[in-house]
Amino acid sequence: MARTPKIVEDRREQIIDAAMRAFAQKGFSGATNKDIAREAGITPGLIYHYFENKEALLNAIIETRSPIQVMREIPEQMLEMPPEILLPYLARQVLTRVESEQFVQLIRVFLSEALHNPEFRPFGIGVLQQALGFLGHYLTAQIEKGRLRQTDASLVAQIFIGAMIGFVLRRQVLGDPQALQYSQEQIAAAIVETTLQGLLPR
Amino acid sequence: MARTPKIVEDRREQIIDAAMRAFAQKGFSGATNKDIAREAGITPGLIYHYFENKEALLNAIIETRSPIQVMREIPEQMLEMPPEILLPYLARQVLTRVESEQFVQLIRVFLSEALHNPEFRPFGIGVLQQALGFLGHYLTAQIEKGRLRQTDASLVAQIFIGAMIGFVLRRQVLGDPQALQYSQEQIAAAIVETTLQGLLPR
Amino acid sequence: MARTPKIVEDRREQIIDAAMRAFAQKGFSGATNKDIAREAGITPGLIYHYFENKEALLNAIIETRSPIQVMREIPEQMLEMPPEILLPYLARQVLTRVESEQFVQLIRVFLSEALHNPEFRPFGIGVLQQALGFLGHYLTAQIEKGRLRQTDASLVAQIFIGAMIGFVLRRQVLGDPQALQYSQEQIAAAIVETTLQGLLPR
Amino acid sequence: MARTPKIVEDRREQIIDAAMRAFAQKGFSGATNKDIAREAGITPGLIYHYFENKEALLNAIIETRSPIQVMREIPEQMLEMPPEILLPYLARQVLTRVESEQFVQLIRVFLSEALHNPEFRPFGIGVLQQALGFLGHYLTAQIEKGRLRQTDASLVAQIFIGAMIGFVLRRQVLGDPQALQYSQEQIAAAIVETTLQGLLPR
DNA sequence: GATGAATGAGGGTTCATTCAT
DNA sequence: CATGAATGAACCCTCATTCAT
Repeated sequence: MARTPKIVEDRREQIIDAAMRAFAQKGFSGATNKDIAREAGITPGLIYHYFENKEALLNAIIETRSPIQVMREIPEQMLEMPPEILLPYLARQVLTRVESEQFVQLIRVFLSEALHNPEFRPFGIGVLQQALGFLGHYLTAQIEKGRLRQTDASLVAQIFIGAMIGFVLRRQVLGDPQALQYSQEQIAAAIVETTLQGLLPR
Repeated sequence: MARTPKIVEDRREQIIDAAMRAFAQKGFSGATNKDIAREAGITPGLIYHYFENKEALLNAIIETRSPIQVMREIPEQMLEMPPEILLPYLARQVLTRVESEQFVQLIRVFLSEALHNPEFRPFGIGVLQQALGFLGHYLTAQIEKGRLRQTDASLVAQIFIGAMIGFVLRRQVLGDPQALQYSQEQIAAAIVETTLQGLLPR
Repeated sequence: MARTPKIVEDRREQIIDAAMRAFAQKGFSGATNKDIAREAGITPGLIYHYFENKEALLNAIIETRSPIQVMREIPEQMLEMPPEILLPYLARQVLTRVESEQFVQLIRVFLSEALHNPEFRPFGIGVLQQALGFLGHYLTAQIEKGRLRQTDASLVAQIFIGAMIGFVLRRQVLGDPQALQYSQEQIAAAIVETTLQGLLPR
Repeated sequence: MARTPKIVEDRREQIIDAAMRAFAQKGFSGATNKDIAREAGITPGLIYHYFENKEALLNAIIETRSPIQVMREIPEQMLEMPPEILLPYLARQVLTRVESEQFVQLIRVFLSEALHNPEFRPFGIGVLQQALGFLGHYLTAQIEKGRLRQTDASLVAQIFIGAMIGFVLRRQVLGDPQALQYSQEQIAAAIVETTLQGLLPR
């Protein structure tokens, strides 16, 4: 009746978004086509006009909604900036991006599937690899510049990103209040400070 | 017919274990009662003699298989030990425990459900809280002793545990080769060193 | 867009032909409107401009493609010809006609439907009746002329046509290699010879 | 409520029979699982306890209901009997068998499927081959004995069986009144007489 | 005329759950 | 206790049909 809520620019995108919401909420097998259709404001049959089946819809989500660049828009010259400046900035950037509604939905959908279907894992690995690669590269450069101690840059990058994963997981998946009490800035700052300064007194 | 079930001491436990394996592999909705029964070496109907329904079985897993103590068997006097000694030991202990087959199965089952059902989240939060509480307590004591810098012990504990979460997730859920290339010892050592020494040159 | 359909003289006919091909191949319920549309080089919606529904399309096939005359173009004077001459000629004529691609398609569509829907049967009965009537008429005349034994002309006609049905069914429906090894001429000749001479030695 | 109409000796057989009736009446794709279940007095879900899917049910029909021997129970010594005696007997035997309710159902199911699915055709070809082989064998023997003219025994067998196919098809599939007016004895007698004596006057 | 997006009814199939044995 | 046949609700998917463009 009260149809056409917003000009149907692209049904396909609309269905993908609806499916992402439905899958994020109930999981792939938990969400029914009716759920998706309701979410998209269409009838279930129409889904099959645009997608071969439910699984194709899941693939479409992973393929079209996965971030091509987790750490994009980072100007070249930033690589020259000292870690005390760049790392907090990066951490905040990434946290903001990763904790956006879209990304969190994607995490839920992805994680849920990756847990039981190895086929999807490469996507997650790839996204992490990108971030790790960039950070490792930067850290290596800074170590060479003498601005950082001689350490295994790759391992440090993994610890840095790992700490963020821990927070995001606890905040966005578990809803852990202890993790939610901090702002993204506080978390970014704490991670940077801890990894930069270390815990031992100087 | 004349089977000789390995001393059916407790059918209930046997079913729970079977369900944990099945859920870990296929997810709660993906695993059928037939799967569980096959895994347990019984017939589907029998499940309902011990559990009201499939969901009760899931609850039983979470409730009976969740670790009461993540960091148990740690003698009181350890709190006195310096972080350079205790932290690596703790990290290794936890990693070994968490990456055991049983625990990984539990993680998969729990994570999969927690993603879509807030009801389960407290269990995960609780387990983490325990670890975080213990570590925070220790760090606070060490800070007071002057063995560690003045920092927010709780935040540091979250970063420390978070880094471990990152590794475990990437290793046991994503199967990320970059994370799998290290031994538990290496990971524990790297996390401890990074957080203790910091990255900045002294 | 700028297609040049081979002079769409009659879309209706074009669709009927397409439907006949589709039904012959997949059966009435097996063939979808999309199949038919593809076969006709149009879109499914257009079918409904020419036919009320799928069933009407089936009826149109049976009604417009059924042969009005199975044994047409047979000059009156042929009735005077002796059976040794006329019967082989007739048999060849009918076989050629019946085993044409169009007719075989029609057989498949018709048979498939007649099996489950008595409504269609009269068409098949009618076509057979025509052939049987003509043949019986001829045989009766020849019997009266003393060129054939005194027998039940109608029954003999049924046996004669029946033998042909047997071959056509085995060749065109079953694809029986044993039946396919013969040429139409051989089959016609064999049927005529057997029915004319009989098997008993003279 | 008023269940257990007749002791469920073998559910599987019962379902196959129900499916055969349903498929014979409405065709494989035309008959729904509900139809089959109703016919069998069970619920649709139970079908899948005994058969993997609808197609497996169809295969089961063809495989378990196909006649192993169309012309069985024919004593060896019969091969010695003269054609005037044996052929009418055989023809009646076969007609009786083939026009039994069960066999007619099988024909309908088989024909309907064989029309659109080459996979099934070997079954029909095989059954025919058997009959043709037996008859050809017998005719050859009789020709050698000098009881029959020198002719192609195989072709004659095909004509003989073909004539019967024609009648059965017209009677049991088309319901042609002209074919139904005869008794099986009359048909058998007519076919035998025509093929034995021939039409030409002696 | 022609398109193809959209609907909705229904079909095949799965599976948690029940229960007679 | 234990089995597994049986049920029924719901799910994914297909497709004839409609209709705005």
